Amino acid sequence: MKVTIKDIARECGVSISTVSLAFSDKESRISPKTKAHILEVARRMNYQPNRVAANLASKQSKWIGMIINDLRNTHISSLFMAIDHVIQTKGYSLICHVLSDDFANGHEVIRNLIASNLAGFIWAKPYTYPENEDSIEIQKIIEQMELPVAAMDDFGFKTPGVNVMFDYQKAGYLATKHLLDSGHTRIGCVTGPMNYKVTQERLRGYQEALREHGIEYNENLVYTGNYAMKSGREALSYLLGQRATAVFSFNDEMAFGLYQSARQYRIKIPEDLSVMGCDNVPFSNVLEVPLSTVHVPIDEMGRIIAQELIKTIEEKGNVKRKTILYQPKLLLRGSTRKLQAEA
Amino acid sequence: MKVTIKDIARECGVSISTVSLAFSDKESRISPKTKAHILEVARRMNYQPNRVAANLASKQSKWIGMIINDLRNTHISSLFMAIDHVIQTKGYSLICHVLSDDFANGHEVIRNLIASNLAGFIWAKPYTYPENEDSIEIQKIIEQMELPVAAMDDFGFKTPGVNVMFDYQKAGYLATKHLLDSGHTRIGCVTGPMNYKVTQERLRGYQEALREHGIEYNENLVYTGNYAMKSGREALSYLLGQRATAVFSFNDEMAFGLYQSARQYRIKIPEDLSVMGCDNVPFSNVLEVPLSTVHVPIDEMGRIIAQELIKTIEEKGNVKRKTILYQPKLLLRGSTRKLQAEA
DNA sequence: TTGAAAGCGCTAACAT
DNA sequence: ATGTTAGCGCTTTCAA
Repeated sequence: MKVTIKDIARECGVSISTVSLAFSDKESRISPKTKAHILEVARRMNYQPNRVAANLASKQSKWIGMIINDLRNTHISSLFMAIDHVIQTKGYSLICHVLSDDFANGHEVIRNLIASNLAGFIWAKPYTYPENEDSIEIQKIIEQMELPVAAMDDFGFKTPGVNVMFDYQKAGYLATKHLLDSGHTRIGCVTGPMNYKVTQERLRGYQEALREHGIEYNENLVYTGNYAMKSGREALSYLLGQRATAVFSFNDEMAFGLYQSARQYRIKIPEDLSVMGCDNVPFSNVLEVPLSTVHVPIDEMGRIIAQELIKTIEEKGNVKRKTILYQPKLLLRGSTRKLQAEA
Repeated sequence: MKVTIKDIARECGVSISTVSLAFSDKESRISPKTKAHILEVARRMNYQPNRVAANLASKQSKWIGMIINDLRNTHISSLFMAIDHVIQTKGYSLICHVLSDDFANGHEVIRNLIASNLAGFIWAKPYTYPENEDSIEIQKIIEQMELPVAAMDDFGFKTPGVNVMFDYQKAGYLATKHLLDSGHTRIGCVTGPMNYKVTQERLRGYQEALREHGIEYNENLVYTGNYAMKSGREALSYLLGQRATAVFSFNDEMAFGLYQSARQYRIKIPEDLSVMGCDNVPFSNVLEVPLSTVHVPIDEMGRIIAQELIKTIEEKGNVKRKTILYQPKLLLRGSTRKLQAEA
């Protein structure tokens, strides 16, 4: 049978509250001698404190719930690992599920999560339109529980916590501007799904840069992808058909797809086609022609989202919700070139 | 304030056990009318059942603990997702942490996990030598708790559960044999860390095939890698220096590194060098020269490990521990070629 | 410095 | 078909 606090108490000839106190880190009213003895007996009996009971009694838990999307992308798995690392270091545990874009099961899964008396919640799935009804209801429930929430993007949560944001519009702007400044005028782009907020933001940045350079936005140069490599492969021949001389890929992974397809068609990067990515996953820098891209500090963002959440949880006073905005940084490597004026 | 079962009971004018029963799926003694009313009121009041309390009272939980290693590798993140998918579908939750190879924090992290009254545990970290003392102690504790454990490999657990294994030795044997049968005699290999059991198994398979073909094992043809792409890049020039005409990479990721390096040195695959991988990650099949590899059914393995664990949890009777062994399948694509007899 | 006792929100006999 | 009651293992006043 499992050994409980009661067994320790009996064995030590003290009360259970004494044992409980001995384990808590609060300034000890327990005499050092008693405490040492209790700890020793507990070790000998292989006592495992029961977090569930502690949680129920104290109404405080060390569980942090999280939802995230498909991990088969270094960008996302890096985020997961950065978050997890902070959380486990601080003595919390991550209760985590991967939710697909269509939010299938989502309602059910999240309800199960928040039924677990969480200390906080991390919403690491991207914002999509139209807002899923399930997800709206869930957000309302979380709100009502006054659960601290850390979110990647602004989902409208009002409870204490943090929104960690990245300026994707500026990322799109900078990437496109660089290509424009290099003399390109027919700049294609490979987007993510259009119902992602982060996709629309990048697209707005792209349009903004074009406008600024007096170039009309041309829908034919926009290939709708899905952030997976395959999209990039498919996009290449299409965009070449549209006589693009440069392409802004909304993430690095699709840029790799462009590379692959390019090799197959004997299209040289950057001689025949300039390519810009976005994310800066580690792989980008090891290609034969290193990818120029926009750096997204995903590890840093993961660390901060976890740290801020834990800070919110542990600060007793009611803190106001925070927003932290990260700025893009252009990383120019070998995959783009200046276009010669065709005089 | 949070609404509890008591509030619902008061509101409905029934006892709390009636409410509890109304929520449980057991054949209902509760009249349909009462039940409907309770459910309706609960919905209206936005009642969230408290899993923690339920767990404490029933001594049954829906939490499954898991430890796994670095997710920034499609092979591992696929495993995670396959497991998670089954678990969330069956109404369980995954409490998961990534543990580094050196097991730093491991002891602490796992103790926190098992203090959470788990229904079961998934040990998805690879077996390493020498067995870490922490990890041995932890295994003893888990054993003593009679917690069902599903493990990737045989860690010596005796509690009900399952060991999901893959015959890596045969994988190494088949891959090497294929290269030998193609006329190669100087076959290099890029291994993983030598303290991984799965590394040693592949190496034994490699040696076995050589022996069978009467070729002496040559340590100089063995490059010790770490399963990351970079190892593959570094291995290429070394193995070429050893006049290898073929290389067996212990995983696909390092084979990609070989590809990269080869491109840089203008080494053609398979004309100048035959390459075999292991794992069959999705990426393998989209390279310009598709990678010949050994298929490891990681999704299937993930699904089965989760399903078997849940089966063990839900089967009341004491079931014996099971072992499921998956067999390798050679996937011959374009990256290997027959060596002409140099007559 | 320690012990007694109430109670966290729920389940599960056992009564009715 | 429904209610009563005694816990689950722990925390936390309050009293000694």
